[in-house]
Amino acid sequence: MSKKIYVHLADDHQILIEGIIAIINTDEDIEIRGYSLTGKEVIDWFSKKGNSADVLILDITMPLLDGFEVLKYFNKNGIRQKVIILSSYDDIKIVQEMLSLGCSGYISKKSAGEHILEAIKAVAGGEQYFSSDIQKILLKSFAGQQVPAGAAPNKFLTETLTDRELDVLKLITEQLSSPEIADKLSLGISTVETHRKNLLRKLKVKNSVGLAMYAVKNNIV
Amino acid sequence: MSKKIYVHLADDHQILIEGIIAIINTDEDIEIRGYSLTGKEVIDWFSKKGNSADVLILDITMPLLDGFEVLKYFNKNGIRQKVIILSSYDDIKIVQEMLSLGCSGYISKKSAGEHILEAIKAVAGGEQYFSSDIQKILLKSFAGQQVPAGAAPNKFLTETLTDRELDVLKLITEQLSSPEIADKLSLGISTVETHRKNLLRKLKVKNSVGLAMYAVKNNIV
DNA sequence: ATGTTTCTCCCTATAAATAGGGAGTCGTAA
DNA sequence: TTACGACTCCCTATTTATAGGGAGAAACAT
Repeated sequence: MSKKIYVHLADDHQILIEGIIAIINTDEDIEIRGYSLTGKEVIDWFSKKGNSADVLILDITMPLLDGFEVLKYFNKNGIRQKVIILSSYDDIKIVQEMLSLGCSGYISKKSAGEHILEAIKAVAGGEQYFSSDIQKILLKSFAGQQVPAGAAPNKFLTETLTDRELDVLKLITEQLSSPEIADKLSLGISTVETHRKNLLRKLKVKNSVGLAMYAVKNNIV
Repeated sequence: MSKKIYVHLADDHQILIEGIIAIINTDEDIEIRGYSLTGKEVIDWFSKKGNSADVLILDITMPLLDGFEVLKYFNKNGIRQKVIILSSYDDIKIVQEMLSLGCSGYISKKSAGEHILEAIKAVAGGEQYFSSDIQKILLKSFAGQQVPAGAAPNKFLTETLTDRELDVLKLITEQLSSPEIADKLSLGISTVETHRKNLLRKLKVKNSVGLAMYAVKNNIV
């Protein structure tokens, strides 16, 4: 009856891939069109002529390139791909960042399998889909944003990190000191310390340990 | 032909559970006997009269009680349950800790689904099973342990942390400084710094960030 | 063209962390 | 009883990190 929906899967856990394939195969309207185990594979697959999918189901944690980078790549290259994030992270910052990068859905790995099918159909039909736990988080974040009347907060995200800040943050998690980071990135020590200060402020943490914890929780490392 | 192997699954990601069920259902020799979404459910299930399984497939990251705690509970109560750890962690310290807690197998979520079936059969037959990437890690750790002839290293784990050191480590991950930790634990600052020094030495990390990363990876926080 | 962000670097100062060392108490296990 | 580990605290010294501030150059968008 309805046209088939083509799906591409991306997750570094092959067991999960196989499981989702098994779940999707129970639905006649949806068909798998390949899968990828790393972010780089995703980009390679979509770059190859003839390869396409109505919906990409994308994990965040992946080697080589993570989910963030994949979406950034799509945006940078003008690729309008419908993407559902499938993640175990329910951090509001991550969900918001993914939304700002243009994903059409976000479902938690805690969800039941049928929700994947629902999500695929909704997103393929041009709607958005969020699993119930993600919906709660989003609602809570909106509720918490009780802005004083008159203010005009037009940014959806909390402050985003710049590329350079991410470079520094990654090296911090590798236990490098500021002088060492400066050396590695060929920067002045002052510059690295400036990035550190901005990271502390943006992420609202107290010290380098807080930065590391943030990086781990948000899978930047 | 052969007797059926009964399996219980434990993972907080329902999608993964459903996927593994689908994979296992392709094998006639293996049958699922229930699943759990938290560590507490696992313990409750095995405590209930009549419930048993030849093999428990156990995730590490779970709410309420994690995989470590489940194994500790089994050991404390004299329950000899064959357990296969199914985890996305490939940290040698975690693998070793799980082994020391008596698990019979350890497979990475990166593995292919057929390896789960192999693992279940091997472990049910009294053998051990490790997926190839875990095998590599174990071999490397053994190779690194080139102990001078004559030495008698009878501990399997790397140096263990004392209670006090764990107290300090936890507070470090909460972004407290040494003076703040000293205040919270009613200790002298010197004492806290001594614990810090010993932590850095024992865990072979460079700085507080390394301590935090260790704590996260090993589920201390 | 003008504003905004990013990236770069500098200054001053204080607080904290790291790196060595030593040393005393207390309990427990050999 | 003695030895060992855990826990406590102190000393000296150097290196990093944190906390303010400012400021110029380049890229980008409105």
